[in-house]
Amino acid sequence: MPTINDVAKAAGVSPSTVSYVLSGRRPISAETRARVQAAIAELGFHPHAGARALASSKTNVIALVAPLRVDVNVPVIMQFATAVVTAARSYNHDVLLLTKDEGTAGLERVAHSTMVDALIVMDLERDDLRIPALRKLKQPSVLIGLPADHSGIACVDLDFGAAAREALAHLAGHGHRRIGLVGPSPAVYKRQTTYADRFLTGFLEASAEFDLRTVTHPCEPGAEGVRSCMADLDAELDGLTALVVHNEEALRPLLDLLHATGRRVPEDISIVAICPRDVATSMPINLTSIDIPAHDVGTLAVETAMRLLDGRRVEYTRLLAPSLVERDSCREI
Amino acid sequence: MPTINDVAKAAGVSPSTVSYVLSGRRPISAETRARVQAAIAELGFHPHAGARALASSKTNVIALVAPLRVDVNVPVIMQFATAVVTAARSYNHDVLLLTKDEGTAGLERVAHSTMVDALIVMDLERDDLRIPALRKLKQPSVLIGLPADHSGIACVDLDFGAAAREALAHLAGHGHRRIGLVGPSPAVYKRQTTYADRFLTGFLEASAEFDLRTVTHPCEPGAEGVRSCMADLDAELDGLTALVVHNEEALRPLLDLLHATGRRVPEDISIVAICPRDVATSMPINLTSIDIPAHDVGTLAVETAMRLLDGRRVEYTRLLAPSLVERDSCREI
DNA sequence: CGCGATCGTCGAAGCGCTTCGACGATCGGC
DNA sequence: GCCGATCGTCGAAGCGCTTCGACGATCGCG
Repeated sequence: MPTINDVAKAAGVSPSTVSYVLSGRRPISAETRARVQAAIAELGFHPHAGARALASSKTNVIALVAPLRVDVNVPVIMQFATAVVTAARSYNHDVLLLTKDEGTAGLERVAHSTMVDALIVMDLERDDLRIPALRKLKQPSVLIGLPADHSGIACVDLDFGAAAREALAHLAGHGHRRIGLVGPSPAVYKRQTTYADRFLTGFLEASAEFDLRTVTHPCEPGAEGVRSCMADLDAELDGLTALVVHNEEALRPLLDLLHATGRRVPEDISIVAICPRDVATSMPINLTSIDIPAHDVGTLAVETAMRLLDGRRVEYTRLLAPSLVERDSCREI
Repeated sequence: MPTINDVAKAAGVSPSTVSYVLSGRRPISAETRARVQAAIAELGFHPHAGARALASSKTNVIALVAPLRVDVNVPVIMQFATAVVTAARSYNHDVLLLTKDEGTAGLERVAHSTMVDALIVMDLERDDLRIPALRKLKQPSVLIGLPADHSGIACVDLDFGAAAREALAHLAGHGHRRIGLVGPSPAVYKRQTTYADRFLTGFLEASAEFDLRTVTHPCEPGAEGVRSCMADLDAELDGLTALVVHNEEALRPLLDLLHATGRRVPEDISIVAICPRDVATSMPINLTSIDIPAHDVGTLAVETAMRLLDGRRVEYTRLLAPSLVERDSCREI
């Protein structure tokens, strides 16, 4: 592996000049620059990342902390990760992947040992222990989610409250007045994952605003969970004409159940789902849905991190507006 | 951030002694070690990763190149990634996540700039352009998959040939003689992803060995793809009593189709699926399946990389034996 | 009891890069 | 035609760590 000294010799300049050609931090004459670049190309020189990090205190790496349990929400997480990696590359950064399992220790490890310039953390809980830890780090962090006390930390997410409102607005606009919410699994509520609460709150507020009769229930995974959730909803409010489903895993068994019990979608019951587009369109019936804009959120998270890194101003709380796409699962009544 | 010098002063020793305490590469007396460790703890010292990498030419980071397109096979990829990150951590390594999209350039970038000690590459194609590039790197690599010319590169994967044989052996053992293969989508074959071929070859060989009448067909995604695949299979061989399904996405619509056309599973038609366990058990009927042992493969890939890194011998081709789990989708005829 | 081996520690060199201050050369303004 | 800026380049220091050779002290063995 050639070093910057080799390049310097080959080009007949000093190492610092090579460095300035690379970084552009000082003016270099066109001829010198050309000679240096030729030498770089010829020798196949690549700066040593560690040496660079040591000298400049920049790693050009950001950490992504993802919930790598293998159960729920896998496609959404994957979309976030893809967006983050792609966006990071576009800013000439790489991504170090950490699991949520490592908890606080993992964050501190990579931050204290100066492996990363910034951290992006997903799947926050309401009173996430990692927040105080993040505050103490010298590296900036960006959260995907909106925990309770996020003062001073940048947060990016879908506006789940507005999403709930929009779902109900759509259904109310189609004449529905009795609506059930099939919520995330109780495990999600128990973890206090923040989006569940925000959605629920938005749902209840919008119910009042639009003067709707609504009923809400978490929904365990699997066919049995869906069955009992529907039974609960029906028991607590009869004459349901629409469902809002905020639970990807439940969608499929829910549709099966409705089909099996002779409730046609949308003739007998309308559905608005909150899920990624491709999930909505891979069901037996194309679902009217509010997209979880994982790509936009991930990209925005990286952009925010980059702004933070070069000291530019950022909005500390960015909630992306939801957008509902009409498909075939809602009808006018 | 305290440095190793600060620790050395606090403990009243030289920096090199601190380093030896940390690395254990030279004997240090118990008292000295204790004093150094106390100083480390008190100051909250964490070695600077860049400095370490520079001095030792080891980064303790491995690259994971994953296909981060958002379409197929997402859960399996996630399982691989999870296994790799977890296993890497257990060897005190971190994981840098690269997308397949970056291709050869991405590999070379991280390798030449000494960001990683080794690379793990998934989703290999038959004549993958990345193979020659990997050969030129000074860092070792481990492939998850089995491309055509993999001489001198470590490969780890499920033995898909054996998996096909096992699926057919199971069905033949239950008296089935007319069997169809619902294969991966044509896109997978076109990309020449290696597992598709290996499975198909194993399938055909085992057909002959067990003297079966079999017919095979790729299967486009979606309900329509499944319909036309089944139509083709039925047309080419009537009296099918069993299906082998090597296509996760197709499973669900396939079961729907069979149900809709009045073919009961397993009464009228038996099924063996090749898919992750949780997919097999989240269908309306629990499927007899051969697991894709993503966790084992990922872990083994990391272990192999670690052996390579410290110069130990490795088996260059490790194909994991498939294991079939009987559930409710096959019956004796 | 003497001598080589081992133990425990230190000092210094160096890993490959960035960056700061310095310095000659060129430039524009008066 | 002189002076202060600006341009383009260099040299050296230093980032924080590992590792090699050296060296006194201790040990085991004959």
